[in-house]
Amino acid sequence: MVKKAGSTQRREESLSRDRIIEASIALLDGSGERGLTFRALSERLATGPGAIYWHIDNKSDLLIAACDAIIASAMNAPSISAEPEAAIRALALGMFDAIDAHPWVGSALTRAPGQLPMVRILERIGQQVRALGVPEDAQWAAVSALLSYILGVSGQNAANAHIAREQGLDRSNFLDEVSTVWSELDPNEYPFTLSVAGLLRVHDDRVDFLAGIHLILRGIASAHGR
Amino acid sequence: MVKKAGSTQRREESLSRDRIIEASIALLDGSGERGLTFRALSERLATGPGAIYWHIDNKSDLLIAACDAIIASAMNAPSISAEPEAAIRALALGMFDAIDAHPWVGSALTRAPGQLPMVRILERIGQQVRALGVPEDAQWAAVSALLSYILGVSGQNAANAHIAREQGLDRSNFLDEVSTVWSELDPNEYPFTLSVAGLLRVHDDRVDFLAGIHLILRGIASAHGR
DNA sequence: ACCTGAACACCGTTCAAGT
DNA sequence: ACCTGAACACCGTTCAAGT
Repeated sequence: MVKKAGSTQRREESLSRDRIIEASIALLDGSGERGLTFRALSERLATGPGAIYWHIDNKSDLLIAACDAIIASAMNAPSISAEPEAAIRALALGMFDAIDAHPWVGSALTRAPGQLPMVRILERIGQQVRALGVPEDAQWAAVSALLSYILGVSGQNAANAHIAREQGLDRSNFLDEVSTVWSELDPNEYPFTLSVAGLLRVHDDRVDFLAGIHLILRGIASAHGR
Repeated sequence: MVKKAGSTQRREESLSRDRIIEASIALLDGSGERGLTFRALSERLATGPGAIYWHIDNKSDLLIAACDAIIASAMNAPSISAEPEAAIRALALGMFDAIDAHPWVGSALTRAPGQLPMVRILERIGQQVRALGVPEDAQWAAVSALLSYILGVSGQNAANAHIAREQGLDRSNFLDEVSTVWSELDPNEYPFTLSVAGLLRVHDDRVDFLAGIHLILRGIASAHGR
């Protein structure tokens, strides 16, 4: 478990990018995005804030690296299924669960377009869309629709978790509150919202998420071949 | 440029929630999310930071209110088309264009789940999904898929604009850079990403966005009736 | 009722100085 | 090469005091 040296062994490993990222994830998991500060980080690592800058460029770099660690492990789970639609569903669920466990990943992901974490997801989806037999010139549209949808849901989940934490509620209490507000809207102006206010209390995010994936896959299938 | 009085008429209106929101939008449009600070705001309004707190609760409240002003005007444009699919496309494009003009709206929206700005969008989509003849118990899935997708794209656009601004590039220079990085990825690990790297330079976000909407609408149609 | 502006408790980041 | 920690230039928010 030792990592660096200089002389011989020491109780704690010396500072390193990996150790910083690990500590960042712990902080983010423990207290959300607001929990990641250079002061908290340097305290946890028993060093000064300046030391961290020797290993990372800035806070944004740090957040992307932490995000990538989570995404990489979610995306590296080998897909059991050989059937592309099932593989896409599994992959999407893997993302959903990773973000459910680490809500801050949802917003970190959104803030790093084109960066490694997103490329990992893009690639996995892309390979399955190819396997699906989607013609080459339609692959990008299919993949980016799936990706945008996944990012959209991720961002919402992150925001829900963030607000719930801020208000000291758990997720279902928070949805209860939203549901109550919705059910008091003007029925002439907001008939649809009113009609789904009750659903908010009982719905299952994960099921809804899969339903959306299903809809997009169905659209892809109907657009090409069968 | 004088501001305050106490007696009769005055050149400028006195401070108000609306004036604060208006100034916030100007700040956000001009310098992005980082541009909205209570100091910049109070300078622009020729007052002290404390005065602003008389009219708004906190920064999050302010951001949601600014976001809502943009969304409200985008959603209040009456839809020309009576055909529900076309209306949904028009509505989605309205969102796309609003966020293109005010990129910060994309991330503000994501951070306010269940709040008024999102309810406005939800409602408009919901009414059209109903008009589409989707059975009642499938409406929520259809609407939330569309909404999540729109939010996902919005968030990405906001992030692209944010990063481009941060690096002093325009949007196409930024995409060029991403495209270059992607085209240097390992072909064994990232074959799909590599194959679409070139597309990034020439693609049209708006067209891609519509293609995604089209795919979801197609999925909805194929799932119900025809 | 509404505004002022100093003060508080934070931030991310830098940088001379140490080892 | 790597770490220290004080200092800088900011933040959002509060609150006594004013009108």
